[in-house]
Parts: sequence; structure tokens; C-alpha cells
Amino acid sequence: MTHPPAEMRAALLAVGKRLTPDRELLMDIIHQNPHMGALDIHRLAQEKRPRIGLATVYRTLRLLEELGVVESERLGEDHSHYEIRGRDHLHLVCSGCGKVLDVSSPIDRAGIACQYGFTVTGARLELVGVCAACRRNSRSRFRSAA
Amino acid sequence: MTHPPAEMRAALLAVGKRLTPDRELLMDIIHQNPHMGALDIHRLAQEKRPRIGLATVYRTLRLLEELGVVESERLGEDHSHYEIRGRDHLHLVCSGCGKVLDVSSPIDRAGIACQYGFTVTGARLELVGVCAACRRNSRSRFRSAA
DNA sequence: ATGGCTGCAAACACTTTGCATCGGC
DNA sequence: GCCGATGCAAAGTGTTTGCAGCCAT
Repeated sequence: MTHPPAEMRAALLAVGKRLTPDRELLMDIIHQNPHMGALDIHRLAQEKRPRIGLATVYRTLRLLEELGVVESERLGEDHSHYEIRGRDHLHLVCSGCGKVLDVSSPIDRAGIACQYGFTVTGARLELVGVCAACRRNSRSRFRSAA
Repeated sequence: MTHPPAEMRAALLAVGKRLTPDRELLMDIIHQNPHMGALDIHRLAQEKRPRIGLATVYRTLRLLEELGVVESERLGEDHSHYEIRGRDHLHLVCSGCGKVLDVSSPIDRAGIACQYGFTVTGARLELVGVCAACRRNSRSRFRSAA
């Protein structure tokens, strides 16, 4: 529980990237706080390393995303949220305040209302994959990472 | 089929808003082109009304969203996409180029691959609604429109 | 004619990038 | 010691806003 980002460190080293204190801290924060924005992550990081810059946060997030260990999402807000890849992606997004709740089990509306106090008014489903054209060009937004 | 935005016009007039040529044109464009970005909409609009400004596009989109007739979404890109509210919200988002396809029937992966040439690699589900706190405050991001 | 609507440009929020310095390997 | 990583600040996007003039009502 202390240092879960073992896979993250491995991913970095696997491509010859350096394991810096900044990156370790950021990986820890991302791992322990689901769907946070870059500015929140930065604010949290500054509590432990006051001199860390926002650019480093963005650069690290982008790097980790390219390595496939984190995933960024626009959850209806005007900024991105970041989380560990492969975790559940069923989110409850409040149309009032934009708050995001995680749901981990297959659910029904009554169950959600009961368990999370969240009233579902609409759904939005995105299937991510590769379209015909990109398949032909074998193009993918992060596959080209050296 | 010629002028489907009848409901849109009604929505405008219902709240005492004016029915201008710019707005009619924009409503037409939005109605006929699903999930387009603001800049695409602007570009299209300029073909018919060269003097239309980008600010008008944004202001109109925001107005129509507040009226509940269109809906904006961040489909993995760094800008918003707009479409008529209530239409299907099952999207196929290409991880290569970001292109978005609409799917209208309940489907399976094999069916999607066959019908749309799109290889599904992951899914993302958002349930939109009202969280407990906002329910208590009866707060909602667009309910407060005058 | 009157008040909302528009174009223009400046302001904004989030994110990326250039450059000199610092530090992991 | 080398080359990558960082901080800072400037540049880049997409979106919003202030203001003077315009046009539906």
C-alpha cells in the first residue's frame, strides 16, 4: 500500500526514462487519487515538493499516458482528469457541480440512487478503438512513442 | 426535412429570445451535422454568412445548450462537440484520428467491426445526473437560466 | 425606438514549449 | 560528465467577455 506504483516505475525504466523524485511523487498521487485534474495534482504535489512546477506535472502526465499507465478523460469539465489505466470507467458525473463518483459494480438506477445518493438522468457511452482509415494507416495517437 | 429546427425556434421564442438569421443558420447546421466542433460550425456558417463571427457561434451554442436543445460533449479531443439533445449517445471514437461515428442500434463488437469497420478496444460510460449535495441545494448548472 | 444581438479584439483557463540550469544514471 | 528532467515564463488553443454599433421586434 505504501508504494503501489511499482508497475509505473517499471514502465518508465523499460523505455530508458529516469526515475526522479518528482515522478515518484506524482505517480503516488495519481495512484491514490482517482480522476483528479492537473492543477489539483500540482497543488497536492507542492505540499511535499514546493518547488515542483506545473509544467513538470503536465509533462509527467503526458509521459505516463504515452506509456499507457494512466489515462486522461474530459468528464464534461473544461480540463482533463487523470487516472490509472484499466480501472473501472463507470463514472457518475453530477450535472450540478461536476463532481465525479466511481461505480465499480454493474448497477441499476435504483441501486445507484440508494448506494451513492445519485439520481441518474442520462447516460453517455463511448466505445474507443480504431476506425477503418486508421487501421489502414496503422496510425494510433500513442503508438508512435519511439 | 427542410427546416427541422422548428422546436429550436419555439424554444428560443418561448424565453423571449430573438430569431435572427445567424441563429437560424446555426440551428440548421447543428441539426444536420452531428458532433461538430465550434470551429467547424463556424467555418460552415461562414459559407452562407461570411461576416458571422466566432463569438456568435459560441454564444449561440451556449444559449441553445442552456435551453436544452443541444448538448456539448468532450469526445476525447481538446474541444467540444455539439449535437441535438436526446439523440443517440453511443459514439465510436477512434484512438488514431479522433474521428467520431454514431451508432444507433444496440450492438456487439463483431457487429460494429462488420458494419462500421471500427475495432473496439475499450469502453467508457458516463451516467449523468444529480449528486446528493446538489440535490439538497437543488443546484444544477443550467437550471438557473433567469 | 429600444433592447437584444453581433463583430471585433482583448481577456481567460488550460496546456504546451523554449531555454538555461540541475541532477539521475 | 552526459543527456535527460526541471522551473520559469512565453506561446498556443479553445472559449468567454467588453464594448460600440446594428437590427429584430
